[in-house]
Amino acid sequence: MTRQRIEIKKIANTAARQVTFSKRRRGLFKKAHELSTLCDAEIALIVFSATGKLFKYSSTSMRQVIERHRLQSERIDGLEGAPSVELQLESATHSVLSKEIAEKTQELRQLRGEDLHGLNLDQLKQLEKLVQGGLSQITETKGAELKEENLILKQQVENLPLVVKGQPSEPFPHLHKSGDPPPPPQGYNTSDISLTLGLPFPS
Amino acid sequence: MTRQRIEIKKIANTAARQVTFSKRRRGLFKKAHELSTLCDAEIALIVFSATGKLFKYSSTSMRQVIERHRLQSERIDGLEGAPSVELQLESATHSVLSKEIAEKTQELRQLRGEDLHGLNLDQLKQLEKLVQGGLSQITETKGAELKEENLILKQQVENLPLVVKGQPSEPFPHLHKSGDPPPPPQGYNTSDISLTLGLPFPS
DNA sequence: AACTACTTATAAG
DNA sequence: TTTTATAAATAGT
Repeated sequence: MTRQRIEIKKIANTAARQVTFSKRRRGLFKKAHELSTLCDAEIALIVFSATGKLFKYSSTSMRQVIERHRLQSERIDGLEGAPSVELQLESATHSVLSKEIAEKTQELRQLRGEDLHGLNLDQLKQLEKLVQGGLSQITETKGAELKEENLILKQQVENLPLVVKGQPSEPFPHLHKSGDPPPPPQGYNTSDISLTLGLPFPS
Repeated sequence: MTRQRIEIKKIANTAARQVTFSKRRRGLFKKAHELSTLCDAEIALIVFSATGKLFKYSSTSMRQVIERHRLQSERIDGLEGAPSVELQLESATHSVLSKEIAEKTQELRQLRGEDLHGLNLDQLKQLEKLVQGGLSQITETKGAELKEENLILKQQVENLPLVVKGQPSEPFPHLHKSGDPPPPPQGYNTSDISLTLGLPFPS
């Protein structure tokens, strides 16, 4: 795809093939990660090189994606004259659980304001009311939290030794309870639990 | 990656996200197939859309690749006494599903404003923002729906046969909201078949 | 491994 | 869906 277009068939030269494998493998994994991030998709990608080396990526956990795939396939196949009782039971359980997941997923989407087209006016009104209620709760809780934090800060300020007037550069050195590595100075908005994912493809 | 570079993070707009998903999914699958062909690699790719739809590609058979992956991984884990394979699979499945249900349930509760105590201030802010976004969408959709309904009603009113002058007691018998059977036609002049004509959005 | 010249992929319309 | 203008991937050095 550059310098010269190449045909999509096995690359004859071994060295060239390995080089291409490395380059394209990276590209593929990057694309997989981007798709998962951009579109909120659950992705599993398994690649074995010609030499048998394993490379993999999964947006959540490999096990989870594979299980989910197995469930789907199972349902689609819908064949097998008469699966064992265990399997029947298992399938029954699965469909119950899967159905529940599907319902909750849909509900979540709607609470987030997506996928609203199936709803009629009454349902929309009801949903709106529900979300408004939730929002009130959240805002209220946040307010309480803020107030509390505020109180603590005030206490800290009041307990300040009368020291720092001449040294504005480090106003509150003692606010770090311990003497060791002070927490990195994060603004309140920088915390984000989702950031704990190790991004495999640092830009 | 064109017209304008985009950040790799969840696309906020639902429609845009779906369009991008379709395009990039195709691209990803094409790349996977090319890599497998060019470099003789064994590849499995599983993609679940945000709506739960499954897309997959495998260079050989999905089962084979997954099995091969399992063998590799197992070797790395190197554990498990030895419950039967079925039981392992089943409990694995169940725990995956149950875990997913638990997660979604918790998320739902929080979107509804319940169970907020585990959250810190930042998380609360984030949640608040999310719910506000959802609410906006819902309100907007509701507004559009109302407007549409309004339009239909107006059309109905405009299309009213010029009839009722002599019968002021029941000016619009056919405007009864759907739900109960409409009143039987009372005279040839009150015929209102035009009500059912050309409504763009049949309920 | 780094460098381009070119092909592809794709965001926006 | 189809069409661009532009970003990204990559074949051959």
